[in-house]
Amino acid sequence: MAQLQPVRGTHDILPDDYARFRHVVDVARQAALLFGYREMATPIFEFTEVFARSMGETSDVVSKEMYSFTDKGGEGLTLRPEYTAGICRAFISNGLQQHVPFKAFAWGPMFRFERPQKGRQRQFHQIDVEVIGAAEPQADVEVISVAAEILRRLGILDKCVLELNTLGDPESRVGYREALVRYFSGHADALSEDSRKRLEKNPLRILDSKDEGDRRLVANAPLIQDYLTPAASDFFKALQDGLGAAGVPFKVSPRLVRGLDYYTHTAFEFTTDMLGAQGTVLAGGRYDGLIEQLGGKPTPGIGWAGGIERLVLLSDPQPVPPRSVAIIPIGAAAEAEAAKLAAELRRADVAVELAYGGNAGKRFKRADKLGCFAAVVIGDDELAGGVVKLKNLTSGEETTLPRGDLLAKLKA
RNA sequence: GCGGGGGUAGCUCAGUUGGUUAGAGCACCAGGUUGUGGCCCUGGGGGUCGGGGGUUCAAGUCCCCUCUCUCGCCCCA
Repeated sequence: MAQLQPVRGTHDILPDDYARFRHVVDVARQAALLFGYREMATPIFEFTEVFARSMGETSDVVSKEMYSFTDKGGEGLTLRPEYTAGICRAFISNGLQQHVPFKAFAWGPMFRFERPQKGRQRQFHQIDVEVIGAAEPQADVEVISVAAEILRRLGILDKCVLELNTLGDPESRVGYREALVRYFSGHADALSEDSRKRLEKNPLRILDSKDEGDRRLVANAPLIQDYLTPAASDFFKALQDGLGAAGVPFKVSPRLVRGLDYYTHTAFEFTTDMLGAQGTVLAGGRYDGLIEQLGGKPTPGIGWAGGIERLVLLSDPQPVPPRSVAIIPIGAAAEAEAAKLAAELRRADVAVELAYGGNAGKRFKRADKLGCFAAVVIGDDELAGGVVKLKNLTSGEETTLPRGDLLAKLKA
């Protein structure tokens, strides 16, 4: 630590930025509430197995990106790299199977040891929506609709494209995986080095490789659609019909895959071309096997997470200056009266700026800088007359009115 | 983890082939105005030139290491 800096990949969120951050969370919460989702939170750290067992030991996140440590009691713990695993754990821990479908909205910090870039930090924040205990494609439609509504309210839906795919049920996936391995093995010498590794670990990932050579091979690779069981195929059809009915535009992307092991059936991503390599703004899918993997009874689930920092980068800055009124006392006697008046106004929900000191000139300057819409001046003359002077800081117009009329005037 | 490009005041930046006390604009503070803001004028405070080491009579400037931001890969929200 050469200087007093935040840890690499972490950032302070100062008031101006926090207002935008907060706006994203508020809009998301409000929209989720409209669909019947209820806000909750889980701990920021969990036993390491919660993530290892759900996301897959071989996934990149688990194998090399987690902030894991042993606590003083000898427990192996991990700072959460995502929200889904923790919410599923909470579902099991609290016996929530009697409340299905369980619909949750959550947000908070996540931690991943990655190389930082714009829109990618080691501590980052996500909004998250989950439905646990619903096997119907209507749940998928709803969950995606919530996401679209949030993006619409943030004014960034038209900057994004919804890409949709199905990974099929486990039965479909086994057959498809075999077909892919067979196909790519036949062209192994033409594959990139990265993709040769993926062939063993996660052949599906080859499908979204950015390597030119890989892409040429992928173009002729088998499609998941041809390996879907009738049930999986019907499910995907129902999802698309449902989205159409809900008025959510989408694009089927046969090469869209997921990096985490727990996904089945639906996979989707809202992506943008405005954030460079960090084009995924909000993504998720169905995870019917996850609860069981964590030790619960077989329970289907679906959900998504959205990166708050990325959403903030896409949304237009909209400074919402607090419209407050400045009280400006002149003279010692007025100080006490100003404090009293400030308390009264604040109790009545009027935002008040009361400087700690300085003469009238200083205080007016400060009121102006803070964007106050009006100033209330109290001096010896006003005290004697039981009045206050109200100055409109936009027009400069001044009026004198009885102290008792001030609240009503300000509220008008 | 791999490859490329940057770090000079709170912010945006200038700084010549190495050369003496490192500058500007904005912001901040003070005064002009101890009962009136915005505009203007005058003055002021602020810099380990990201950090460390090296070359040199002399380093913001050249070399090495390191930290960090950034673009791409990987991965993902």
